[in-house]
Amino acid sequence: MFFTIAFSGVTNVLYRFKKCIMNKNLTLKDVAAAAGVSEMTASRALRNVTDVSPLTRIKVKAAATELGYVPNRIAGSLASQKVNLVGVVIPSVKSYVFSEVLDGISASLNPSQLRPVFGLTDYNLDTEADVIREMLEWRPSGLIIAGLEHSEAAKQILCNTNTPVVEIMDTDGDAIDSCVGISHYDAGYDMALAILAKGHKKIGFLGTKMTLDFRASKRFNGFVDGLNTQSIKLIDQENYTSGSTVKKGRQSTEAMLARNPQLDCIYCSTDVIAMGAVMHCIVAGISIPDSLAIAGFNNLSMTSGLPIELATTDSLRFDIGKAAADLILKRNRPGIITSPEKIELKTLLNIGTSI
Amino acid sequence: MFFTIAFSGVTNVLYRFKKCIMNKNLTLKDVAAAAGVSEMTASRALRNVTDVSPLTRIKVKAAATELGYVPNRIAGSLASQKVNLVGVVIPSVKSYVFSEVLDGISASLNPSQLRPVFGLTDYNLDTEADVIREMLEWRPSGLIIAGLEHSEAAKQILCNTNTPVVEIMDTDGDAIDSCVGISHYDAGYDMALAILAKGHKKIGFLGTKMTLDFRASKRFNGFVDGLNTQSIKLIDQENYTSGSTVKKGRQSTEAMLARNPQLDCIYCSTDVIAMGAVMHCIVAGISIPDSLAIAGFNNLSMTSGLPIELATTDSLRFDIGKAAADLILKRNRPGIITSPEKIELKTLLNIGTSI
DNA sequence: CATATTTCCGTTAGCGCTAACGGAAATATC
DNA sequence: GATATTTCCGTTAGCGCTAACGGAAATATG
Repeated sequence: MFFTIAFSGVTNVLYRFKKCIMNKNLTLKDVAAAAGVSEMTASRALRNVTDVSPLTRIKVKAAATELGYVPNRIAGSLASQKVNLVGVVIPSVKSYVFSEVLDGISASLNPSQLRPVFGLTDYNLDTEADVIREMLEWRPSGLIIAGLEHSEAAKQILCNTNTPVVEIMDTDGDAIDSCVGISHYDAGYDMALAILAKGHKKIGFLGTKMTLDFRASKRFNGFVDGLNTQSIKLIDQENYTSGSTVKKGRQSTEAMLARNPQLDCIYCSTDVIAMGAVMHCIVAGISIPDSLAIAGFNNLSMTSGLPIELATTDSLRFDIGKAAADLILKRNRPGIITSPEKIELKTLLNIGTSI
Repeated sequence: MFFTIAFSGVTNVLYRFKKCIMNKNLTLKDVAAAAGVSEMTASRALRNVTDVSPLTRIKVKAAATELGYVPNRIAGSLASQKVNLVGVVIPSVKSYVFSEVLDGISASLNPSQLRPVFGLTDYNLDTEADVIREMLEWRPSGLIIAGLEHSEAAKQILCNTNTPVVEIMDTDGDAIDSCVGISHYDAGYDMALAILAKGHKKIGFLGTKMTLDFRASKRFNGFVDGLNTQSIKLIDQENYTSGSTVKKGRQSTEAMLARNPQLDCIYCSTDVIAMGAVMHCIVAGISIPDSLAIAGFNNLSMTSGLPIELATTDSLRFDIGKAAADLILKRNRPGIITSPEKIELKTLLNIGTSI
């Protein structure tokens, strides 16, 4: 610990040197001793809590910085029975979908004391249950979980916990506690109507294996029902098992057109796939939307820049993240008890120039 | 707690009901009492630790599941002085770059007890210092941080901690502790040579504001030095302050070509921008690589599917994440003391069909 | 000047769990 | 059958911090 003081504020080389010295683990007791006060006073001073004179507070803080004291939140949280973490459980960070959700959550939580902690489920309900269980072991101030579908084990844990739970993305179903999202069924339905309004009739669908992605499945159902209002049936449908990539979209589009040359529109379960469809059209010299109309979902930023403006539904990911985190914050206001809320945001359909 | 038992295993509606009942917070004491053993025996049984008879273990586990007991890791970690978390500090999840790093980290940590926890810095060194500080307050088993450049405050904290630190992505510079990455300077240099080998001479550069992205800056320096081996100078250079998007790449390419119609090659600091450049060429009817060569960096999956195969450098993100996590695991093997390591992975340059 | 109030700080007692030790009972060893 | 060994479990004593209370000193109030 004395080494720490002696070496502070020097060059990289010496910094690195310090790693070799086994530092004594500094505790509040050390800071209190250095400042000549009790542990409790030191604790209050560092947490900016009341009942400390300005002078003592300065002395304690000076001692803490000089020693290089880093408070131990494990101990602090156990003593105060408060954990400033919010667990966020999402399927993946690769789908380009959840980054904006995380942004929204961060935007809401940043000004507060609460901090998000992410867990990935890889679209696997058993993994999800494990992640949820592990997160609850840390007794977080809240839990935000993507989707309404969970394993029985996960549901049981979630229902037994006192931690506020907010399920996000989707409102088509029953929530355990609170819920913020959009209706994916409606999104599919509305897109079907928009496509029909443009006069397309020979329509195909391209998406992931439905069992893996419940929300894509709901969009599909809405889409089919939408087409049905004018007695239009899907001509073709492909559900790939792999992840959604641009390449997959391009290949699948080519294959589908080979099977059904008469197709005049393809609805893709996500913009990433739609992007691949656009790529195929560029390569094959197919004009969009005259020869083939293409529609996607999510309104991903990466599609902005394409030769055409993609028809898509904005899934309001930032707003959903923000609203979910706001609910957690509301629940954590001391003394105030709030009841579960279900917030359904209204999606925006952007016709673009591709249908 | 009795309610919990009575209600377990029923429908959603009743599940939701339970949220309204204020559960007593279950502790190990409750489980021990229910199983008729001491707290210590219950603890051992649940942790699958030795010194428990098979029968007692079953009894304790049964009691725990029946009660719906969720262990309190805060208390457990404090008592055992072990925290099974690894902090991962990255700039952003929006850049499409770090998701594979996270995958690599997960792949390495998943079989172990350790779990990754992510923190975002938004390419801001002050934010980074805050995130690092907050993470260390949880006394994690390791810290993985993107980049070698940090604020003085951050460096000091990192040097004073006993937590193993692995800096990733970049090896061009001094590491605080261990380090896994690639040489971005070399990546830029090698791409310059590859471009020159293809006979391009009128070359432009397109990238983010360098002060925000140190690694892009190193690639740039390497690229300039590489061109210099044949006394070629950059014709044009644009450093935008906004984030890297496809749209930005398309707009900037158009602007750069308007300024310098004689350009025959553009090197982009990331594939996202290169993708925008490709889009502009498609729209403007510019043939790649005959009229304009385009090169990027990272080897992002989203470029696979473009009409041309983009020249790019694979930044080996998965491998970096995996190797970094492996180092943390190695450090955490009890009794074994390892010294800092610097692992420089060799990048793979993919010429593609775009230069 | 006596009393009420405020300011500031320390003491006590945990938070829920586990490391370390010790000891009784069951089993093995000769 | 006496001793050594193993198996299994409980007791004790914290981990590092903070809530809650109490009390002395400083200040305000009549």
